[in-house]
Amino acid sequence: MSTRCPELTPAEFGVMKTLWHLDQATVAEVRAELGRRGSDLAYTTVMTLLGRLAGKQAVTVCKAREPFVYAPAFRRESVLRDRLRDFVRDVFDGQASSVVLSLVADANLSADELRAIERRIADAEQPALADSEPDVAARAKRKKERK
Amino acid sequence: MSTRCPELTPAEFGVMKTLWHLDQATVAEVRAELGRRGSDLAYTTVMTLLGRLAGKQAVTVCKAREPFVYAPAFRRESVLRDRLRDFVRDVFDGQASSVVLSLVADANLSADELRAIERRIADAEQPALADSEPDVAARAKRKKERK
DNA sequence: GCCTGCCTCCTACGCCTGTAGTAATCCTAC
DNA sequence: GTAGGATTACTACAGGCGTAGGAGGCAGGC
Repeated sequence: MSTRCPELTPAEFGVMKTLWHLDQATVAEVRAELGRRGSDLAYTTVMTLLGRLAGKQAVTVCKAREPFVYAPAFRRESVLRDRLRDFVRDVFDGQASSVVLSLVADANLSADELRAIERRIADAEQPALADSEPDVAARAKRKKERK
Repeated sequence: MSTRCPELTPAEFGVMKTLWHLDQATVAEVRAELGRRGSDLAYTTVMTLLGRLAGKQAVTVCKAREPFVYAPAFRRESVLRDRLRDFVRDVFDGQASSVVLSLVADANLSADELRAIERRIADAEQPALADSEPDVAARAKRKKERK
């Protein structure tokens, strides 16, 4: 079981995002992708950030031949999930429902997105009402095994 | 027309949270409340943080008589909303629906909370029943108004 | 063979942050 | 009226972070 991704500073996180996008990349490729995203940094700055990420084992480095190839050491989804958990704990005192309510009220979600959310909520409600509704089986079929 | 709350460091945000809880407070009161929350800081450290918050105008200081009384300059709800927006933009690339889906799947929300969320989604799907602006056109226009 | 250019390593530096000490001042109780 | 506790203002300092320069190595063109 891989340990949790270490804390990342904003600049480091930006580099991680490009690595997730590119899957793996050299310094120059990361730098180019960052530039495309509107963040122009010196070559050596990108090196420093990748070096720091490697130092905290957030990325792996393949030094088989130069230029080195960097790759993320953690899956994007799990890092995002951890950061979301921390955010909810630190800023919203763990009140996840407040976050959801605020997002639904504030963000512009498409009808499709809203329906997807409703389905997910229906799934989440299943365990609670497991033994009442007769059409439980039908809804349970939609349920993807999670966690 | 209050401007947006300035950026707050984690330690500053902790102080803001106690101020929202206490409504207004002296240094000693903030320090005691922080201690109750498991953060024991020297009196002067709390002073420094409150001074910095005052410097960036996140709190107001009443110097009418000593000890000074500090009060938040921004409503908790709006600060939390802004921070949530930033978080969704920076970490989730603006995909609010991903955040909601992740939260619903990951957090343990009570049945009551789930139902409250469903109601809110129903509101979002039926703009005419929205609580604040009954004007349908205004709701449709909110898309542009993002900054 | 040497120049040019990409690449890595090491070093740096100024700012921000968390944490706190010291000095000066003021109120109050003895 | 003086000692002592409370309170504020000023100063400090170490570590983290964003950003980057310079030295030196290797590889290919001329």
